[in-house]
Amino acid sequence: MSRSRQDVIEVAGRLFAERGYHATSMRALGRELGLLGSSLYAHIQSKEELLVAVVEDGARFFGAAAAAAVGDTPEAELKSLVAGHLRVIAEHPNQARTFLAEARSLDQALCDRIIAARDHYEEAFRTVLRKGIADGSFRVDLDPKTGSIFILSMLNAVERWYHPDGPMDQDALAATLSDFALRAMRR
Amino acid sequence: MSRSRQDVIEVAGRLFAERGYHATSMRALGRELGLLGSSLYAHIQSKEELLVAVVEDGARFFGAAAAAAVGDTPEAELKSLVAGHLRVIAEHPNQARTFLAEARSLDQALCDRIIAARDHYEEAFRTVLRKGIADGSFRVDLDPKTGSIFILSMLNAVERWYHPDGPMDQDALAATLSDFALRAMRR
DNA sequence: CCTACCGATCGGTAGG
DNA sequence: CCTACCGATCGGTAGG
Repeated sequence: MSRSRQDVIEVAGRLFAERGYHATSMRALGRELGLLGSSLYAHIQSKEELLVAVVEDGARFFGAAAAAAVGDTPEAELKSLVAGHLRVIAEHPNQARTFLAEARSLDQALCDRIIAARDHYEEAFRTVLRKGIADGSFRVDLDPKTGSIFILSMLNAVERWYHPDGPMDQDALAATLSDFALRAMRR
Repeated sequence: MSRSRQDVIEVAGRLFAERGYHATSMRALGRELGLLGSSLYAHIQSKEELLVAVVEDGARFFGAAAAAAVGDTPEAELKSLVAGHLRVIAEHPNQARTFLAEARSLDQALCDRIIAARDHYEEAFRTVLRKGIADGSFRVDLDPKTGSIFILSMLNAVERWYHPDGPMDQDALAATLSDFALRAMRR
């Protein structure tokens, strides 16, 4: 049963998300794929390369979600951003979680790039808050930077408590969270 | 320069918070204290015992903060809970961060106890939200469980972005965050 | 992708 | 608290 590089990255993402990067050994990763730890090096050059691949997948998914967000009004656009974020978490939980939690396990230069990617993503939220302040729909006395951090804090925590098979489906969560944020932002 | 058990736990908390439990070796911890890794075992029995001690400190600090929160109204009590949480983060950042982030590095039984402690803390937030719903100050259409998760998500993320020497001091952050939460909760 | 390793490092111990 | 270790495991390599 031959494995592709993509298979390796996929399973690595799952283990990094479940146990963390440092707690995942190459032998454990190999076992999960039905091969030896040393055999993984036919597909990759180093363990860190795996983390980079998973984290960059996460960065791409969030980046694409931000770029795809649309709305006629700042309120609608913020709702779209929130829904997009939750979709990434639902569809790519391992990459999302690793992107959000394991950057510090990368060396300085790579870690900086991830932080830059997260900042770029956060900028989409800041921008929509700024638009809402400018057009009078959002209040003036909360700066967009702080507001976007609050909203992203709630979004980023979702993967730690939310179970899609619970009482709230994904759309209901998106609506509840957007509503919470919008009530706090409206003037 | 002799070191006490408390010194060891203190510095371990700092390294666990900075690098994570698995990324902290006993030799690195010893170096930080001016001794060899093996010498640490004069003060402790195992590495995991250190994590338990740090995490339990965190649990105690948050538990005490919840117990100390007071307020004439649900609004005031929620503000007090928020301020207390931020005080714990400010005064005991390493224990707070390790308590919030490194529970999964503990074995099952200990991890369960930490999750129970976190749930007990969260219960203080659920209770005040329930009181506010009961007395008509908070809205009925957001259940206390979800509301408390949203508020705690914002609080728990604080240590990842907030710098007390920045433009917002601790009281300003408490006021801003409480205000955000209360606007979202009021009916 | 396996066999057979490598040096480094891990948490931890015995004895002083 | 150090010296001198232990077995286990780590990420990784050479050669097939």
